[in-house]
Amino acid sequence: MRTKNKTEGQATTSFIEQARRAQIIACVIDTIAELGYEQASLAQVGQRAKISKGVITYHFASKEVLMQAVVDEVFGQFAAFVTARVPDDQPWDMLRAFLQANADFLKTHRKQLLALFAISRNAHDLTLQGYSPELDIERIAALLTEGQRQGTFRDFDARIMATSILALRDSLIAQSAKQADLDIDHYIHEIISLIDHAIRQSS
Amino acid sequence: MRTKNKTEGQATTSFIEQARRAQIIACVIDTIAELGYEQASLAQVGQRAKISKGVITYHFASKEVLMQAVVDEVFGQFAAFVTARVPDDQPWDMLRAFLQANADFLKTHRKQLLALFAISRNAHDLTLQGYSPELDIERIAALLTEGQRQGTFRDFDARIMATSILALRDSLIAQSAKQADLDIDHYIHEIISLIDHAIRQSS
Amino acid sequence: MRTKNKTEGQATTSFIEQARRAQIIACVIDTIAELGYEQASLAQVGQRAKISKGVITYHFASKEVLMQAVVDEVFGQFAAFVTARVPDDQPWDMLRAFLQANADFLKTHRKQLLALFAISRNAHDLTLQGYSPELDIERIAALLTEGQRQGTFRDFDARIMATSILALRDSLIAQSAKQADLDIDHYIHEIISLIDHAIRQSS
Amino acid sequence: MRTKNKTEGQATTSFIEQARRAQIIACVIDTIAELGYEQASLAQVGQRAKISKGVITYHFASKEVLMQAVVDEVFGQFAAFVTARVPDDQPWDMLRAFLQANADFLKTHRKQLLALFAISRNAHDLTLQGYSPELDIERIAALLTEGQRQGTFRDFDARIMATSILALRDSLIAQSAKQADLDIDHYIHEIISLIDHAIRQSS
DNA sequence: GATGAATGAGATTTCATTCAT
DNA sequence: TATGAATGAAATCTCATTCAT
Repeated sequence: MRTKNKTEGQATTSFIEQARRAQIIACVIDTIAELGYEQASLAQVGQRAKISKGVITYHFASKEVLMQAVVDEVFGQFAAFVTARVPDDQPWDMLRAFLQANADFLKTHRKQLLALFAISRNAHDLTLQGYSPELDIERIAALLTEGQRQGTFRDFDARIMATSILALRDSLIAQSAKQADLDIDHYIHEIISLIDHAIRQSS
Repeated sequence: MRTKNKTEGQATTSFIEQARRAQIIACVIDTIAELGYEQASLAQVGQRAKISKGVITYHFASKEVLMQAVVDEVFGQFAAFVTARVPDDQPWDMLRAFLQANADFLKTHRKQLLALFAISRNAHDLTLQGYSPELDIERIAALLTEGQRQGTFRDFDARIMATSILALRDSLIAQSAKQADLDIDHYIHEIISLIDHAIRQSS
Repeated sequence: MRTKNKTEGQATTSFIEQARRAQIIACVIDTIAELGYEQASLAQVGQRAKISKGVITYHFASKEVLMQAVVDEVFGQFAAFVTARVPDDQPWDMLRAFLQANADFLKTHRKQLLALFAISRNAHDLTLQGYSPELDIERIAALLTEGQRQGTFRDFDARIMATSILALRDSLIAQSAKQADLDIDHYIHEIISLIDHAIRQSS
Repeated sequence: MRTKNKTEGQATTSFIEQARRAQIIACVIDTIAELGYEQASLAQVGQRAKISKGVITYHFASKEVLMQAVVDEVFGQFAAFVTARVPDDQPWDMLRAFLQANADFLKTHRKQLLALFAISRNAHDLTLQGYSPELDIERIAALLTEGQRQGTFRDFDARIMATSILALRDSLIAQSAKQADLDIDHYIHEIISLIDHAIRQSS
């Protein structure tokens, strides 16, 4: 089986292999977006991909490995996109850029984010290497602490505030899941304003 | 079968019946808290209650009915507790009391709230009579609008703010799920402060 | 348990006992007529009788025994009714009277006959003491043979003809099951005419 | 899953697939013939086929689909056989040929017919596409009416007579079920004679 | 006599996974 | 590489039956 040999250091991943993996991952995303995590069985995924269930098991050692691959793929894109949009700037500008980048990614990658969140919610035991909300929290908290040091932000518990900011970001994604035609720009504008008022040092 | 006769309006539910139902509901809560919603099969619940699977089916016509009963039970307690703690007062005082009441309930009913949220997340098709996040959103939004009318709160989209406030409340519960020894009082104090700054009219 | 003691020769079957048994048997008949044999579970029967399942098991040692009791009851009435209507007369007159009596009983005991046939079709292993199509076949065959001896009936295989006559009787009952407003008198008239032509010696 | 892809119009059903389906259908027929419809569980069928229950579900989406497949298979053969034996001739010749063809098929396909009748009796909710006793009744009734028009047959209710003829055919099958060594040729000869006398215009 | 409660076997179905080709 | 085929565990639900009160 391919996925087992890979660990033996065979560097050359064939083109077909990569294409199949990408196709399967895309179908997992579609299936979760349409049916939800619980209904996303390998049979359903295979049906959408018009391939047999066996192919999936061939390319991914187990369902857990497959879900991990989806998380890696989506979170990789997500993180790269957001990182590219956050300049090395003043804390508040970086934070605002971070939030706006999240919203912009959501506009073009709604299905992917829904899948990412669905998997991370349901697959408790999944190690979910790479995708760790914890990391985000620490980065945001560092920004907040820096802003406090500069006197731009008021006094608060930076970790809780970071967690809260991410919770608000998540709630935007959750709302988008429920309501396909949500006005994302308006929503993120309100959230940025909310956070702005919540953290800035009142003069 | 008990659950079928009940619809005939037999008001007297026997003591044993009530005890068993309560026991089973408690075991569902424990099981979800320990294993998550997906792993909470009737077999697992029965094992925890040290009863056979059949007993559960005897007292609850189906798994859906059982989950609804758990929701009814927990949400009933939750709503009653919170309602009792929210005085008919100024918008901000009511909002603060609402948030504090949520935190206080969480302190004594952590498992119950985890189960409530897990069920409402996963059981899409469940009608979930009674428990509707939408209702909460509308009540909070009404409070916010009233505060804006009085000039106490600044200008913002009341529905988005309400959704955000509940998202922050939910994030406290989610954090509590991850970290059993979370300092809830500190957390809710920070969230209340966050919201206070986010909505009040700056003089 | 009552039903076990009965074999010990306790002649006095209490009034309550008899009433309960009759009530339960009536409910079995109703349930089979409404839902069919397969759906006629003890729970369904109990629900119709507004008694608990336990009562049924109390009065009838097993489901098989219960079904036997229904068969005994219905077939007893059926046989008594038909026997009373068949005079000791010429073969053809007796045969015609037999068929008409069957139709007359069907008119007033449709549900009972449906239940009787449903049980005898489905309960293969049931011994069905008392109710034996075989007996009917022999009686009819004897009539036919007598008619042949007298020269009234033509030459045919009396057993097959008897079986066929009963099959036609049964098909009337089956039609009545499918079509509640069947014109039974017209139907039996046609069948009697059919049989008349089929068996009589053409002059 | 095979049975789901089939709807996509994949005309090529693999050899193994066909063989398995045929094997399973044959085992259903055997099981019903031996144990009756009610006892014919998937477990019993699988046991006879020496395959696991899962294999059945793999090839047939549900038990209902499986039973429909059995009906299609058996009724298809049955209808084709009978149709081929009924020439376009005078009503009485056609009717006689129809009855004889039924008997001939029964001689070589006893188990199959028992299964067909058992399924159609018990599976009420099954749509049972294709196999409709009603259709047979209408065809026979049309023959009878034509014979009446020609003056070959006497005056009678054609629908009731058609129903009766089919009831006699069914009673032959039922007798064959009870008595494995039944002399089918003798039986059908008697039934044909019976019907002949019952319907022909006496000169 | 009566009943609520409990049980456990068995039915259908879904699904991740394995395997031979 | 790919796939159809098979498997078996587990899940929900039904039901006849047993039992303590």
